[in-house]
Amino acid sequence: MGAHPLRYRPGMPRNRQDVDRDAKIAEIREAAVGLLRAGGYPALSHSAVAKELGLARTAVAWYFASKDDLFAAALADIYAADLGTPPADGDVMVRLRWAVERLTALQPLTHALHERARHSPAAAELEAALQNSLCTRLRALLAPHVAADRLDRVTTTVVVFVEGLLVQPRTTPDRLGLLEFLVTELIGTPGRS
Amino acid sequence: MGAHPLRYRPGMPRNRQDVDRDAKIAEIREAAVGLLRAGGYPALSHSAVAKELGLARTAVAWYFASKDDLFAAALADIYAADLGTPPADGDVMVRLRWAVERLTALQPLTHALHERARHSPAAAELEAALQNSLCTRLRALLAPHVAADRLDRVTTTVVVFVEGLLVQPRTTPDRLGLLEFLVTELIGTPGRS
DNA sequence: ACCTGAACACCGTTCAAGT
DNA sequence: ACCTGAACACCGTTCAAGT
Repeated sequence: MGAHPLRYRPGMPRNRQDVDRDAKIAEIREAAVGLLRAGGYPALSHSAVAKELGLARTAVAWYFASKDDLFAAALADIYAADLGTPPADGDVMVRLRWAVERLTALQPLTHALHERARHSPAAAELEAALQNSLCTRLRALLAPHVAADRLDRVTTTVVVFVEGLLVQPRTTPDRLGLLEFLVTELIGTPGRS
Repeated sequence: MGAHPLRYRPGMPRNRQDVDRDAKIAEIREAAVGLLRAGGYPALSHSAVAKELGLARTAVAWYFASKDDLFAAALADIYAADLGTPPADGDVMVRLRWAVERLTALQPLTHALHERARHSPAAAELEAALQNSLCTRLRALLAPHVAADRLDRVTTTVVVFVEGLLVQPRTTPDRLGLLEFLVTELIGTPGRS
């Protein structure tokens, strides 16, 4: 699409224009977040956002050209809000449980993200960022309890397992029980090669 | 919708009518299978099937009322064809690898199945059947190598892990390496409580 | 740069009408 | 029972036209 010049109308100060644009984008993202939280990916559409903001359908498309661009932007906001502030205290299992429960609540949206990532670059980018963030955080969490030469594989294994946990709906005790079983199996033997 | 009487036109023998109906349904399922294999869930539609068979859109809907009914029926056929005949020989890892590679090829469709299972009873039913079949088979495969009191948990853990493996696209060596790591971790210590 | 409104080619579902 | 054809209310995307 090419770069947008920072301003268009001569009389308008540069900063003000920027503020306006960012504020509008924020409005759109907020509306999209609301729709996603209420009805998941199917409930999100240019029309629905436009209706909420009193705009034409295509006005939203000016800022987010495709539905998946809009989806990725809104979902990034949701992840930031829901996963951004982990508990400061607590042991490994407490923190792990917190993350898994948060991710469970977002399961349908994460599901849609994986689905769309195969078609949309924006979705693929967010998918990679999420994966990366989860791995990094989990690695730091496990580092004190796992031998250095096993850390990478254990981390990836747990992340993959957690992703698998979210695929099918399960009861909370079920989920947490399975998680605890795996972690103690992998962590409980720090000496093994 | 109510039950369908077995025949309608008086002159038509009961068996013949059944055969016709089953043959038509088989045709529709085959066409749907082709569409799913070629373009995934988005490529499937009543229209597309009807076009291939020279019917009106709504004729297909007579047999499969909703898109998800059609989807579940066709995907069941695909699972039967692709996962129905596992290798007769080989050790645990060989058989596991075979299943994971087959499932990987079907990843996008299984993905769609999980997505739709939340809205469609037919999809939910197939999802449960698949999960059940995988668990049963894996349990039998692992039984000789795992202590009885750990068998259930180990089985579920591996199934969940495999489901997680399929969530994100990975290279084949990556996938198989992770799988081998987990299985040797869980299997290699049969004596532990 | 930003937004509108109309148009295009779909989609799934419903339903009256035929045989 | 089975199938057609028309209708309904959408969808995402494109594009000429306005300011």
